[in-house]
Amino acid sequence: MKRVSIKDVAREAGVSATTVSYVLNRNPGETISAETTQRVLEAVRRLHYVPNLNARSLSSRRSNLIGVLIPQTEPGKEFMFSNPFYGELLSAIEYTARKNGYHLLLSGTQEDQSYVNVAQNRGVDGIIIVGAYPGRNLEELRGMNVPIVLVDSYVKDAAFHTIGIEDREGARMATEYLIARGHRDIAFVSGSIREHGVNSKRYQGYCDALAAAGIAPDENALYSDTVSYEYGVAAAGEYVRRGRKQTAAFVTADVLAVGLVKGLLQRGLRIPEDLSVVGFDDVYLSRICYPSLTTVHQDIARKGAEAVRLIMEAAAGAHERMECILPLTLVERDSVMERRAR
Amino acid sequence: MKRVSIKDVAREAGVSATTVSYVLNRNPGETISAETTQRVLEAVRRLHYVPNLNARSLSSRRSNLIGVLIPQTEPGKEFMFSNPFYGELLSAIEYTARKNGYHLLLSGTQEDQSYVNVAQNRGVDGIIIVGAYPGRNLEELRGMNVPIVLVDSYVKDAAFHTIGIEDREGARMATEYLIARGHRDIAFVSGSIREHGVNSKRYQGYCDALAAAGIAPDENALYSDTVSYEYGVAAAGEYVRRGRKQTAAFVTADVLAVGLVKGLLQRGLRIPEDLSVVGFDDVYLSRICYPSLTTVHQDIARKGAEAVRLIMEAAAGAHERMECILPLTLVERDSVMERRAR
DNA sequence: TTGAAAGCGCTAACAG
DNA sequence: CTGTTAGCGCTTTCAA
Repeated sequence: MKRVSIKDVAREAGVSATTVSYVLNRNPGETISAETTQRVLEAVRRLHYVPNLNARSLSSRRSNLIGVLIPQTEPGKEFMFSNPFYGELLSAIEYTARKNGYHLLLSGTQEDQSYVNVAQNRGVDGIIIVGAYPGRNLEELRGMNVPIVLVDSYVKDAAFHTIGIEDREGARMATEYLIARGHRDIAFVSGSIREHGVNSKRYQGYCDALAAAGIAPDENALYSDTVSYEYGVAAAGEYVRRGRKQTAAFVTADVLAVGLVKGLLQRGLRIPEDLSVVGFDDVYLSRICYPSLTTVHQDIARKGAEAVRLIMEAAAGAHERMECILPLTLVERDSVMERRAR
Repeated sequence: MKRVSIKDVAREAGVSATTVSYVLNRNPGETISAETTQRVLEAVRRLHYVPNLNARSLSSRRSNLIGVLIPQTEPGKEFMFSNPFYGELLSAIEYTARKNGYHLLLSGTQEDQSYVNVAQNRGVDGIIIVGAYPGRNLEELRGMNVPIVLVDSYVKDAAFHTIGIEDREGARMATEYLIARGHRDIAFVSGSIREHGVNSKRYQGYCDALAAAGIAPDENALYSDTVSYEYGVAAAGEYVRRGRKQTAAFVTADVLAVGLVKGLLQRGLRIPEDLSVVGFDDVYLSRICYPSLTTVHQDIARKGAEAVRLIMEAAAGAHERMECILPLTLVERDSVMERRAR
């Protein structure tokens, strides 16, 4: 079964391959007679012709492909979706891309793996990278001449467009919310706090709120390891071990928060009676879990859509660096309560 | 900034492009002198040469690309990840593919959209389709000469390899488990029950177990709509409205089960005291939720890995139809209890 | 052991 | 309005 090519269509329609190409791509300015168009379209249909996008990409230097890189958060961990946030984001990206005629080339990446190849290899029109830290890999990308969008990264580099959220402000908001409800000992639970990472911003926001209320940050209220349900559970143990000094916790990811809650529940504590918890992301999960999570909401669907939009705009010629910061809101659910004596 | 091509490398190394290609692909049988190999490799490094896989695919008819299609479960719903199962599966597929030198072309699909184009377009080496129903779209695929793996589909067609689980048996197991704990009025909660769909198999398994225990299936114990958290919540309302006749429920997806539990909790009922619940899939979520879900476990990571393996084997020449049925086990957690009078 | 030449399927000037 | 001519970057006979 031979694949039917543009030539076959041309022959069938009695025109040249070029004409077929023109009809199919309909560039503004080019003008093909209605009658020829008709004939070509019919031939296409009759032959079930489907253009080979690889070939097109080869000669036209555009592939309608967007590369999406989701870094392996945990080295050694196989799965990128230990945090549902990635799934939801990817979902949004895919949807928007498809609606705009793009396909997605998906790849996880180990930390040690070059980002470039994946992309260069296939001649993608743009790359969306989620949660990148500065480093050698990003350095390599700098030289490439495809638009690159960094999602949730504080790498400031003229070579990259970015899209993020008001991390610091969101964290401040959450912490302030807790303070307003009478809490003064507030835990900060997060993944690793790396420079230029979102967590360090969120930690700042947390400190901002404490400072505004005249509360000194307490080393002992810090719980930081990896963003995972498991660590959440572990943090619960740690919390108990450290003597349960805090009456509330600001947790920088919903998965983590859910783990924490679960760990506490397993130890016979009650939420929010024994510990008020505010999460971050407003992932699907935070509505699902019990008790449902009061959390900092971000518009994940929009984030994905904007990422794709940025790529498209950049590909269309806009060449100044673009930055897009999405707002955050706090959604109240069932995991926080007014502080009272214990 | 011009992309460096194989010719540049050839020039740099003082050999022909052919030789470079040989060195890079190292086909068994071909033999290039160690010295030349050395020179070429060095040139590659110096020039940061990255092969263009599109071009390679064009001339060699293999792309190292696997297309993954995840159907839009709900028409109109944008996101494919309303069920975390898809995310986990995709994750497993991506990981295995990457380890074997393949990239993933990801696409959601509306029901009305042709599956073929997406794939044909890019000359993928194989296609993995999750949860396909028989229909026109599959018909179209039949003609293609790339290996196709259907995941969780009961379409029996010599043209497709399949990978699935013992749906009927799993459902029987779950229901039997409930019966063994004294339950006789057992609800069946699922997405739409379509012919040749997994849910119809699971319904059969459910009936098998009832029959074995001499229990007549009850129309009134059937809750069926869409696989989503939301419908789970809705089903809880419906359950109450219908008079809470059942003391247990077998739910064909964990997300659904979690929704059901949540809906019940919101209405002041207790799990498992008021209703025992068994889920299906053993998605991450089922450990996370409260109470954690007793559920039918399937090895999602393995499922993804097998799907990729099937593609690779088929691409390597194995041409008889392959089928892979994965076993199921029941994991006991906290959502089921012995029946007692109410 | 290596290279020349043809061609994969398509698009992009440039003519006509 | 349409066709001719060159490639895009790579692999693949076939010769040398």
